[in-house]
Amino acid sequence: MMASSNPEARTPRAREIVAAAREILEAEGLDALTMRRIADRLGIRAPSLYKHFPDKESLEAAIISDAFEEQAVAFEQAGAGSNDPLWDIALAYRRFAHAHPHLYRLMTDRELRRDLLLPGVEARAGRPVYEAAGGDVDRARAAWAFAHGMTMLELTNRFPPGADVDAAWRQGIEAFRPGMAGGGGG
Amino acid sequence: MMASSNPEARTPRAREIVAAAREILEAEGLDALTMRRIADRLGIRAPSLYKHFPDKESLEAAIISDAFEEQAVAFEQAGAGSNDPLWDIALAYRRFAHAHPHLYRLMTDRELRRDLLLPGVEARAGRPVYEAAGGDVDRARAAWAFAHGMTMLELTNRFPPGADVDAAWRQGIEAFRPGMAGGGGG
DNA sequence: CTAGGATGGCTTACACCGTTAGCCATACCC
DNA sequence: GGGTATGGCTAACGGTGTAAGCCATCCTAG
Repeated sequence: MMASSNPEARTPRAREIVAAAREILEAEGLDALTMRRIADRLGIRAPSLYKHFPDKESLEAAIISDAFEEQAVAFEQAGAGSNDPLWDIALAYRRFAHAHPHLYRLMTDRELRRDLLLPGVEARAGRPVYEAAGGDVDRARAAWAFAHGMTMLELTNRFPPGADVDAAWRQGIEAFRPGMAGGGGG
Repeated sequence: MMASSNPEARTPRAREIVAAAREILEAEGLDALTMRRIADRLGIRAPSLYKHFPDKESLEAAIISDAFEEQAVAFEQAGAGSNDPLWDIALAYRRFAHAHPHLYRLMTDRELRRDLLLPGVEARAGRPVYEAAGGDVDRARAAWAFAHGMTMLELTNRFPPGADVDAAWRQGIEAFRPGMAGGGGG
């Protein structure tokens, strides 16, 4: 059936493959995510996977698509009914990345193949951020970039050993609060 | 001689190898940066490279070390004598990444092997940012994270087609100006 | 009830990857 | 002149994603 990006439309077997792949990814990282290892976990041989996904990239895209949905849910929950949505969504963003570091890397490392994703899933994960930024797209994008940068620097171990990463997060979130700093500039 | 991280201490041949590797990287991207391709460009065979570098990671580290130095120079020049150092360094940061997108990816994708770098080179590239942030480490780190996040989102094509990326940069830089937004937070 | 097509396995194989082992020519130095 | 580094080489290993082609099972249509 050549599993689609829509998880509802996936063959049961395709679902099992995605699950196996994700388990390997989360437990052992990107390097361990090979077609042979995935097949092993299911008791089959690597070439058989190609009966379900056209290539590795599509399989990864299925994982990524699911992850975007999970992010969307987490951000929506974090923002709903919060009296400090920017803060709570940022916290949820950070938490997601730390709970699934390898998954986060998979989602953000490469160029995004939107054509392989469930349509709209990327936008859905972004909307809460947009709203928390007071409806200002540019501010929302800047805040998003801050959160992403912060996360990547954490995950790639870029801060010096004693660095107060929490304080940097606080600074950034404060800086992007609606009502601060206008548009201007050079 | 097993080329060191210090470019001064590199064998002439090691310098040629680093140069060849960097040319391939910048011209064709990370996937093209293979030991066989590097060797090809020098008219030798891949295993011969191991007479000069213990492994591929060390060769990459040499490229990364050089890149940090170039960044440091660029940031120092951008900050020196500027009456808006934060802005000018951010601009230099963005320019460097856009001038060398594959190099930038190589520098930031993986965990940093500091032990393979020329000592101090990383700190040197960071200092101008720290100073431009008014000497506040947390603010400097937040601003750095913003710049890095912004850059990665640009390079991985994450913004929607019509997005005003310049405006997002402006917003972020404004947000991190010294004298705005205090430490506080939850 | 049987023919046919889809489904989902399999083996074999290819080109590429980083890397090791071991051989050998040149060049320099005591 | 002998010994030692230097810097090439070939052959090979185990890993990668993936293509080609074979075959058993099963569902469905006639």
